[in-house]
Amino acid sequence: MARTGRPRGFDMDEALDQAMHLFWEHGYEATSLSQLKAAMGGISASSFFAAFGSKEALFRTVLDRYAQTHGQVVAPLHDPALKPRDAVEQALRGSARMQTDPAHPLGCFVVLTTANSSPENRHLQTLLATERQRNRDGLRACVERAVARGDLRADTDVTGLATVLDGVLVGLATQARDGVPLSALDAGITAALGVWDAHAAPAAARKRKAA
Amino acid sequence: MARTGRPRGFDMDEALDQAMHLFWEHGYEATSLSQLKAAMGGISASSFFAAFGSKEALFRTVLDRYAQTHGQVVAPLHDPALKPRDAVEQALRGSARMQTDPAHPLGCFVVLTTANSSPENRHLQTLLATERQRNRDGLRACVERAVARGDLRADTDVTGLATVLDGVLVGLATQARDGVPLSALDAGITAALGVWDAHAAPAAARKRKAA
DNA sequence: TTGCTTCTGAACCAACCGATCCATATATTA
DNA sequence: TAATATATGGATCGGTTGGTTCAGAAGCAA
Repeated sequence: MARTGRPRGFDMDEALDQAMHLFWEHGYEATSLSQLKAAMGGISASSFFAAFGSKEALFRTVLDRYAQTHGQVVAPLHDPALKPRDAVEQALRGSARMQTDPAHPLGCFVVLTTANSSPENRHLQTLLATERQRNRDGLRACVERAVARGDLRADTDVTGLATVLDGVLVGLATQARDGVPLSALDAGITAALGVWDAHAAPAAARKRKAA
Repeated sequence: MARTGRPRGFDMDEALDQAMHLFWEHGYEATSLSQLKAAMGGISASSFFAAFGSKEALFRTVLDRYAQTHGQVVAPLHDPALKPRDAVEQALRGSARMQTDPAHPLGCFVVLTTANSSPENRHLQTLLATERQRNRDGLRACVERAVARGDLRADTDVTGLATVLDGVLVGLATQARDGVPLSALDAGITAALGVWDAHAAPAAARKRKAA
């Protein structure tokens, strides 16, 4: 079922990637239509409008794309098949590696693109805030699951542990953007996981729970 | 020596506070001159430029003001008279309390106001990045000093510990803005300080060092 | 070739951006 | 009162913003 009509004059995938990079680096509002058009193969305004609907619609498309690709680094948080500590470590290390990858702008799209915006774009701000809340909930769920499994002691401060891990996770965005090298971020993550291990239940308790 | 000439028709202090709140909440670029003028007592454009020089000059003035007031919460990091761990704890808890204070916008001015901006304002971005680096250096200095004093074990991973504390510190900005309550942030800080304590040297070693 | 679809370039819109100029108003100092 | 110094209101600058419309060219299937 080949599509009829004149084929698109630009590469859609590449255009979306370029748009993503612009939003990623400069944020939603600071990225102008002309920048987007220029970066997307120099397409015209009408092509832009026909293909994407509006600047905001493009942003939502790009956000989806990000979530399906780079954003997958936090997917382990929502995978109940993983051991909680492994899920957390994978999410943190994966985020650090992704956010310092020179192949694209530094830091995290979800944290940075609407960090500041005008009141008329509050709905976009809350859209990304919701996304961050998902990670926060995922981290907390991991900690709770670890306590339930007996991996962590029953008296573990769930809120405290989940909040540190979330702080480190969202902190990565600013640190990466500021040029903190991946090696330092990894060392920080190792230190943060030390908090987890400090609350680890003795093997005996874990066995007891498993039985 | 009273100043000659027609007196200002608006309260300078209050105007600067209002401008700070606008920048704080919406960021540098997303805050327009008309918003600023309206918030600063409905002053005219000429009054604005006569009093502050330009939007950017106003921003720098406001940034100084912030550093001298709210920003003082991180001053302990640079106070060698404090015990390193106390300095870190005071800075973290003070930041959390300040950033969740409903008397002004949530989060941290230094982290949020230029989180995203156009290329032509890169110098402002780097200005704030320098400020963040100061905190990063301060945290590292605290950790190094603690090792030198014998408070922390000699084999402590200085980079890892400093990075995790910095991550928590800059992470506060996003967490506070997302509405994470102060109680949770405080619990997170307690947990983060657990990393420090896990590297604490036994009292015997500390005494040996002091002798 | 005939339809049909989609893309393209150019022109256009009202609104807003930060910034500047000038004439006027209001205060202190001599 | 005269001289001086500063602040004010209002008009206005050129440029850019995001968003839209339209006539026509370009490609594909039948």
